[in-house]
Amino acid sequence: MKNIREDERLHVLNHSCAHLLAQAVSHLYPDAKFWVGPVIDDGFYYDMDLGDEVIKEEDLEKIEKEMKKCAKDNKRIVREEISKEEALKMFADDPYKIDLIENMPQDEIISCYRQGDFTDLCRGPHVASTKELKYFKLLKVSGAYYKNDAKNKMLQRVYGVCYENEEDLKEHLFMLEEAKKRDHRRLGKELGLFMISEYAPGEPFFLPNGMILRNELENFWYDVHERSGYEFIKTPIIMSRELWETSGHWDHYRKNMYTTKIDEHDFAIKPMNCPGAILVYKNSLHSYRDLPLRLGELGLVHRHEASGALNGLFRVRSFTQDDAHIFLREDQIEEEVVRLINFIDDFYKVFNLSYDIELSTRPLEGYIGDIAVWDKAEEALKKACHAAGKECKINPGDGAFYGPKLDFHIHDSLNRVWQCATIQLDMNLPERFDLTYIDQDGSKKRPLMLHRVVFGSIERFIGIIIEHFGGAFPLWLAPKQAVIIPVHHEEHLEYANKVKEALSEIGLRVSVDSRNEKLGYRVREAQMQKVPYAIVIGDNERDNALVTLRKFGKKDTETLPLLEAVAKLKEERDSKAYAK
RNA sequence: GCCGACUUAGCUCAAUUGGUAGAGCAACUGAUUUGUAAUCAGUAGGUUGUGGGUUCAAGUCCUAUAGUCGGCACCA
Repeated sequence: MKNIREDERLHVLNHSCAHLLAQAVSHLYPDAKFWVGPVIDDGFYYDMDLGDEVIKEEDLEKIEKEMKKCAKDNKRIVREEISKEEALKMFADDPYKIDLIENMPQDEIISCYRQGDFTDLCRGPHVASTKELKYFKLLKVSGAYYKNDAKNKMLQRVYGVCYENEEDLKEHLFMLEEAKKRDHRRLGKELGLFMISEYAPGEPFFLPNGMILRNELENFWYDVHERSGYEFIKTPIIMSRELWETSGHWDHYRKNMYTTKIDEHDFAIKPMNCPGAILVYKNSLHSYRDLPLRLGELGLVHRHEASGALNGLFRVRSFTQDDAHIFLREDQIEEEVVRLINFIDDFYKVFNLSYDIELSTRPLEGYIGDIAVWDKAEEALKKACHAAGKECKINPGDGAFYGPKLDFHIHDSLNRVWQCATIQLDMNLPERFDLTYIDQDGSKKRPLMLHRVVFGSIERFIGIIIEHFGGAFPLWLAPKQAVIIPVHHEEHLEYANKVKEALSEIGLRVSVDSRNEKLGYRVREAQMQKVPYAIVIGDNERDNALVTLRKFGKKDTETLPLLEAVAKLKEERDSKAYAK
C-alpha cells in the first residue's frame, strides 16, 4: 500500500479532503471549533471540539454525504495571505485557531484556504477545486487529546482516506479487510494458539498449538545463541524492594510494577531482567579476559500497562523478553555491536522479515555519565552499523537516560512496522551496582553493559509472525505439520499409519484423519487449519508405496515415493524454508 | 487512564416500536463408505458478561461494574 503522506499528489488530495471534512462538520455542527487536520501515512484526520455534541460511528455516513454535497458545488479552493492581526480577527471565535496563530512569529504572512463558506488556516498546498475530491471514505472516529497531552481536554478526531480514483480507494478498503483476516487475535482463536481470559487481562494463555510454536521459537533461540557464545541463566520473578531501589526502578518505574508484601517486607515482581543478570555477574569475580560475558535469559516480566493499551499479544502485562546482558570493556563496544547486528540480521532472515535501524542519541537533559563517553559510545554504535553494512537513521536526543541505543524496526508482509530488537548501552547500572572486573594490571575496572533483545518479547513476536505468515507457518513452526488422509477410512488405514510412522520417525508432527467423512471434507479442514501438508492415501499410494502431497494453499498435488517424501519434508523443515 | 462502541449457545451471528431467545458451523447419535475446500437425518446445547433499577412484562430502557474492540495518551 502506498504511503499517502510521502506521495506528493495523494498528500495534497488528503489534506484537501481534511478541509472538506471540516467544512461538512461546520455545516452539521455549527458550534464546532477546529484544531488541526494533518495527513498521515494512511490518510488524514481532523481534530475538532464539538462542545456537548458527539460524533458516533453511525454519523460518519451523514458527514460523508455532506462532504459529497460540498465537493459537488465545485468550489474553487482559494489561497489568501493575511497578516497575523487579520488572522486573529478572522478566527476570533475559534480559540484553537487563535492558539495556532498566536504561536506564529509576529511578522509571518499567514495563509488561509477558502472554499465556499469555509475558510481554514493552512500552509497548503491544496487541490484547485473541491470537485477533485471524489473518492474518499471516513473510516473511524475517536477521542484525541488536545496537543497530544493527556492533561488537556479530549477533542474528537475523525479519520478518513482519499484517493484519485475508485479502484485505489477500493484497493485500500480491501487491504483493510485483508489485514483483519490476518489479525493475530482472530487467527489465534481459529488455530488454537492462545487465549486471553477476562480473569487475567493482558496475560495470554498459551494453548497446545501455540505452545508448540513457542517452544520451536525458544529452541531456535537457545540454539543460535549458544552457537554465538552466550551462556544462559534464569533469575527469580519476585525480588525485594532494596534491589529495585539500587537499580532505580523503585523510584522511576514503580507505577508500572506489581508490588507485594511478604512477611511485612516489600517485594516487587520484575518488570525487567537486568537486576537479576547483574546479581549473577556479581556472584563471581571477572577477569578482563572473560569479557565480553554474554548472559542470556528468556525472562518473564510483568508490567502494569494501562488498560486501554492492551492489545492481543502485541501489548500485554506479562511477557517473556529474550533478554541478554553483555558485560564488556569500553574498547569492545564496536566489535560486539557489529557481531550483534550480524546476528540479528541472520535471525530475522529466517522469518523473512526485513527491518531498518535507528540510533537514538543522548537526551538534552536528564542523562547520566560523561559526555565524552556518550560521544564515544554513539560513535561506536554508528561505526558498528556501517561496519555491518547497514544504514542507520539518527533519532537525536531519543536515547535512554542511561545510554544510547539501536532500535530495529521490522517490516512485516503487510508493510507495517514493529519495534522488536534493540541494543542499549548502559552506563548507569554498572555504576549503581558497583560492577567490576580485574584488569591486566590487577586493578578493578568498571565494565559497561549492553541490554539486547531480538524477538523483543516472545509474545509480541508470535503475534507479528502470525500476521506476517497469515497463520500459514513455515513447516518448522507449524503446530501440525502434516495430516494424513486415507481415502477410505478402513481400507487405507494401515498404510496411512505406516506413513505416519515414517514421518514421526524424523520428528514431524503428523496425525491421521481417519474419520468417516468424505475426502473433500477432511481436505477442507486441513486447509482451514493451515496445515502445511495434506497427504492423501488411496489404492494407488498403498499398492505402490507412494504418497500424494498437497501443499497448503495449492490446488495441485504431487505423487511421489514415500521415502522421497520423507526426505523432502525433512529438508524443508531443517532448512527452515518459508513460502515466498 | 481518557473518548466512543460492543458483550446473546464452544464459534460466527439473528431476534420489529419492550411482548414465548433463534440459525449456521462445531459437539453428540445414527445412516452413508467416500480420490482433494462442507453427504444426509436426528439429539443436545442459554440465569442474553455481572450486580442493581424502571415496567404487568427487559436480550431490548436506566444505572453501576468487568472485559473486549477502534483511537488517544502511555510504552526503561
